Amino acid sequence: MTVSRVMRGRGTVSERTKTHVLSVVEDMGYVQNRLAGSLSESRSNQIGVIIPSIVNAIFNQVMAGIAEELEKAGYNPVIGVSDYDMKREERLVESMMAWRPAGFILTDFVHTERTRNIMVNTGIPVVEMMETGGRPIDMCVGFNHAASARMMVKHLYKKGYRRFGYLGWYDNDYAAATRYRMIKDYLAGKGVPLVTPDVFAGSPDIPAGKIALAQLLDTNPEIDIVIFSNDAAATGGMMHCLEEGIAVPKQLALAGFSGLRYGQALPLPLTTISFRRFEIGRRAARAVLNTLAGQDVPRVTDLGFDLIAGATS
Amino acid sequence: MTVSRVMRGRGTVSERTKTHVLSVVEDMGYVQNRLAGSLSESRSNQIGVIIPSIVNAIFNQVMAGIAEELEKAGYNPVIGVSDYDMKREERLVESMMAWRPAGFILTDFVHTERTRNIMVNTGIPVVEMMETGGRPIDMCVGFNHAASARMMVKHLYKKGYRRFGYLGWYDNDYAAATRYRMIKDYLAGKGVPLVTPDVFAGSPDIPAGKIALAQLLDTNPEIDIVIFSNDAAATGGMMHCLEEGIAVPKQLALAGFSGLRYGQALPLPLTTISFRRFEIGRRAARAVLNTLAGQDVPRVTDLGFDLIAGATS
DNA sequence: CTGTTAGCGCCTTCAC
DNA sequence: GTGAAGGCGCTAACAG
Repeated sequence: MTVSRVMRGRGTVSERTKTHVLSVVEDMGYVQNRLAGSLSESRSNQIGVIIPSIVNAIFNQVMAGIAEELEKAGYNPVIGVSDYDMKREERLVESMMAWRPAGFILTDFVHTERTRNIMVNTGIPVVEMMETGGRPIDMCVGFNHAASARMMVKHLYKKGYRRFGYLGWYDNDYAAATRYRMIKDYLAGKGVPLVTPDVFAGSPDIPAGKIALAQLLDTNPEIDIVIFSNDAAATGGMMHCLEEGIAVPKQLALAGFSGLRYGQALPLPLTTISFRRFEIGRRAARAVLNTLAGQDVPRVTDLGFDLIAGATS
Repeated sequence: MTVSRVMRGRGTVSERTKTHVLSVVEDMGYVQNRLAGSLSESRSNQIGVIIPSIVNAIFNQVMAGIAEELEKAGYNPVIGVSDYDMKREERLVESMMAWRPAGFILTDFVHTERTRNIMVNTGIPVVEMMETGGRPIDMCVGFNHAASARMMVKHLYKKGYRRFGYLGWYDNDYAAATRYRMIKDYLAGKGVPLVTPDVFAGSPDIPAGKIALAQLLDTNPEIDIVIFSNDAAATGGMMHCLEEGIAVPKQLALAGFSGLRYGQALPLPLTTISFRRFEIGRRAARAVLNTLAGQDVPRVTDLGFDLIAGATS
């Protein structure tokens, strides 16, 4: 019991015993057993975090924000990767729940019924991050994807583009699907056609974008602007143009989404939507922590986005 | 006890009680408490994994390999990010140890004395991944960095390049530092100069590579080949050349390291060293799992590397 | 096939 | 300022 008090810096222990305890601890390489501690206190310092992809630069940066903020408060993230699969997410949530995390951070609003039930029943703080255009289980932090897509397509329409192509990877990426729908509807309202190949599987990375653009132009040479569902794919598109000598934006304009740094390091800075990836992570973490600390946290935290006009359109 | 048996599928329970238990479990949304389980069994199904960076694409892919393999065996990775800081790694190791993981996966061979002690004393399986050119605490999986750097510089030297530049980010990245040293020594042996600015801080990403190359050429216009410490930075270098109209490889040749897919999607495929990132993760995980299963695992697993000749040199 | 006992290592509570 | 008792939820081992 005295050791426990020393290790946690709680309660009163004489200076003499304290130093003695610490020296013995050092000598024998004793490390507290948090399994027993958490079991006894019936609470842990772990926060479950579920992201859809680990290879995606966006979620890396969001994760970095989460990790930083949790660490400051003495909490640890336990990370699960759902691969954009609701069923997989459910399994992850279940297995994480067995470790009695103090809170949860999920991505987007789309979950299985069971996942939702678990979250509601356990009553621990839950943040759904990235999207704000929906009803959160508990809290959400992010920005409005539909509004961002609308701003982009409106911007491009006003610049005079009328032959749109869209290259999207949003098989189970609901936020991306939302953005696509917004763009499609906006253009439909203007009577402007939008050429979209079937949704792509796999990761929307640079090589994928390069190949996809080549194929799209092969069958639809009339297109004068292509919107990609993210910056990585758009960068791949740019590579295709550089390789084939296609003049950007004169002959073909390009637009991405997410505002990654490397999109701005292209020979022409990419037209894109930028949002506060790192800050979303930090705020999501803080929302959980503040709730645990008994503070009132707003259900919705909208961090907004910016249109980067770029030079590729 | 009967419930425990049903939940774990161990021991013998009648079909009748089994279905009954399961239905009640479903009804009340019961989730096992692994804290208590692991405490009781005094072993857990968690494997501590420490990587130096989460934003780096290489470690993403290594992590993906680890996660895949662990999951198949019913184990979970608990991830810590050291930021290339030994002291931070030590703190992560300590706090992870408190959760009594069944095994550990670290990166590279450079750790604090205390980290090493903890690993040795607890006696759980430990894999150091990425590098094989050294003495592992327990086991290691990866490839020989020095040999890979030697192959690259030899290849470039034989192609006739004689005015070398090197742009490296290896502040605390010991594997990268090893590669740099190899290159420097090789060229020194040939009496060929190597221009290297001070080591850069920050991430070796695409924008960083672009800026660094611009600066290097500014002060050293005579250089005809630049080796970057990774593909991301080399890609940034390529961006600079595209933007400035520098003819690659005629006027300036470029080489990277790691063999990322997007380096091969550039207008000219990048000259680089490729290694089995995903496989390193899988094998590291399997080394831990096999050791836990009581099998004999070789101390060193060398997965090799390949020189990709590319078109940028 | 099912139940009982004891204990994993810690922390809360209460004595001293 | 320190220690003893009891319990967190589970499982190994044994009893029936």
